[in-house]
Amino acid sequence: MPHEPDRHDGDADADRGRTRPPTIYDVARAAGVAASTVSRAFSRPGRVNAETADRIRAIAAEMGYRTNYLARALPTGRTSMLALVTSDVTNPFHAEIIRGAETAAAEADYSLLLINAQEDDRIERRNVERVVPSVEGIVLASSRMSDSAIRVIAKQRPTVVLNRDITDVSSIVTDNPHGARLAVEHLAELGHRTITYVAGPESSWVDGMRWRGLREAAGPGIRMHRVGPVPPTIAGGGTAVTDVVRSAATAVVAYNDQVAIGLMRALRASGVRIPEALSVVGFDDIFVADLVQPGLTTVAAPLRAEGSIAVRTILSLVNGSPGRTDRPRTLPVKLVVRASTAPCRTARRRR
Amino acid sequence: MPHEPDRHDGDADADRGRTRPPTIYDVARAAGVAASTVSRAFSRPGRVNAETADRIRAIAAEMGYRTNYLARALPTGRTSMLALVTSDVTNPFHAEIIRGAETAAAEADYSLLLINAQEDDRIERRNVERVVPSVEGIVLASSRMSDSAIRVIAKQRPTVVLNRDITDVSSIVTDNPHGARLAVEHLAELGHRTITYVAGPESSWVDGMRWRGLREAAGPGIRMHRVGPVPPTIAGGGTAVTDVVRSAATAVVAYNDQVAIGLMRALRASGVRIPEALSVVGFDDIFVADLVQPGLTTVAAPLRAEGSIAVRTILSLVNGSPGRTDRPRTLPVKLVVRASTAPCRTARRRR
DNA sequence: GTGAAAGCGCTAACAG
DNA sequence: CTGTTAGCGCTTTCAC
Repeated sequence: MPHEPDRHDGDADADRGRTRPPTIYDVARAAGVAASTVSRAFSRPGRVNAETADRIRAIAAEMGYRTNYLARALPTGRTSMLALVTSDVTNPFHAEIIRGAETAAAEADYSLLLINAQEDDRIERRNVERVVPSVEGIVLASSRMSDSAIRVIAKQRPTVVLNRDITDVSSIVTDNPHGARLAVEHLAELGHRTITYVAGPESSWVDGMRWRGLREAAGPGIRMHRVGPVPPTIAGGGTAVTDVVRSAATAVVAYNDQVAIGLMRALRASGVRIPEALSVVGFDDIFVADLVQPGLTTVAAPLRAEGSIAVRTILSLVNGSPGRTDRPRTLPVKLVVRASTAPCRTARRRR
Repeated sequence: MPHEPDRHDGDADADRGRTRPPTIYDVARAAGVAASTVSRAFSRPGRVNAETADRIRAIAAEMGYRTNYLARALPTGRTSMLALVTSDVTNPFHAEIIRGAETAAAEADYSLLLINAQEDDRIERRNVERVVPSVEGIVLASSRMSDSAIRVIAKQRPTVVLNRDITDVSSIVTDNPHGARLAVEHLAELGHRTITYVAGPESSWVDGMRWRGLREAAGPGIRMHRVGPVPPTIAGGGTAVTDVVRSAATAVVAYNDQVAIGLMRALRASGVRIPEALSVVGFDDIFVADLVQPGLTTVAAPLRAEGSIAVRTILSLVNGSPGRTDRPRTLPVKLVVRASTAPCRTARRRR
């Protein structure tokens, strides 16, 4: 297929139905100029006579010429593409991150390639390695890869990691300790004194931050339990139901909204009323949190901002900014109170 | 940055912190063989002495050599990458399609690049054009591009279109007419005689199919109304509430699940009880349909299969299969009955 | 079975 | 301002 005999000859154009698009040489010949001039007309307008440039572009347009970004990338490294790698694009948690990243990329006239890791670090690694040469920078959102694997990537291309703290790699996180504090304070105000945390994956950096934050926020008056770990999914939340019931807590904080939602469903199926019998708090504020019945009280992370800041950071790294890797950039969170939390009954009775 | 003075010299390896990965030449020199031999050791094992090949691969691994897929793609066109373009990746409708496609791609050792069109045909086109040279095939899911724009893409790379029928382009659709019939029959059995359809975007091929299917399925005993069009989102569904109430129907079929869910929320907010006062049916069976209260009765499309079949089709096109473009491949649907539909009250009273 | 050399489409020095 | 030329990293004839 490659190495057609006559290069720059364009006659075998429609050899198999699939069109070989015109190259810069085809345009050059048609316009009677050198290939480099055509190149300049596209990438360095101003470095070429305005009229010639216009003429070239007109001819190119008419021939249906499209610059081959792949070929351009080889000598320059410029691909105008960025990669956003997520453990699972279909996870609603990533929806707003993706939107934010997408918007920021489009503003800078970059295209964002979304790479799915399928929750599998081997697939993730393979996909990332494959795409690395084609992109100018990489955003890793909830990566399953090891710190060292990520550092290898970061050596090849500007890299930003989300919701994780890795030495020598730029990172952006949400303020989990403060979020945990907000959750505990809210529950405490409602009179709850025994709170159970439903833990997410042990390997998760975020899980550690949330659990620690919760414990630190719980003053002497609050008993903090912990059940799990469970998978960070709706199904995972469902599996925690018996442990939660057994924990005899009047309030639950879940690792994230999915777990909270799964738990609420399972609880309702077991006849536990929410929020009357049990208050539930989630983390992240994914869009579904506002859709379920009752609406889920949750610690809202500025997901969209996280996505767009990540891309802007990448872009400034691409443009040679040094970037700081000493400590993660922390984004503020707030508590969104909905209907899944209510005053503690036991507390009321005591009055 | 490009054109470092000494090519194949690898000494300026750590020139700026960002590592330039070893090339095939670096490996060749280290192994004392020609570059072509290294290349063969990777892509044509068997065409090279087994021992030499092993030795080369060992050295390469030790040096941290990774084949540059971008560079390989230039002469060969082989990138081991496919693109899946969606109007909005974060739309839960695409979740299962993406999963299916992802699985099929991984099985064939391909990587899937997810491209977001941000519901904007210009952005879509720009992104697609940019990525076309880097991928071997393209799946277009709910594309916003014009038929002709899509044909242009299809001329450059094997292309499969989902949920749309375009002359000369392979396409895969779900059986909307049959789905519409199932919905109407179900409602008719429950005693409903007046049904309102909440229409999606007028430009949508799928909307046309669903509305037509509904009308054809409604026999003489059923009155079929139509309101909208509304945007195919939860918010869009909410805007239909007054029209729906005014239509005096006892049952509603929505363009898709999002519209149905948005409508149900708005109805509840207006004090209309579901399913007692109004039955609601959606289309697609996205995961949220089972999460809302009441659970949404919906026409389930085999979304996951659609994704994986699309990728397999692309792969066979890539491998030179002719592919059929005369008529779309149609996938079967079924009705999933949940709690949002119930017997018609008016009907009951009549008995 | 292996090496030498040309070229994929584009860009960037370097002359003029 | 424009043409000439070499080369990005890899593959693939074509000889040996």
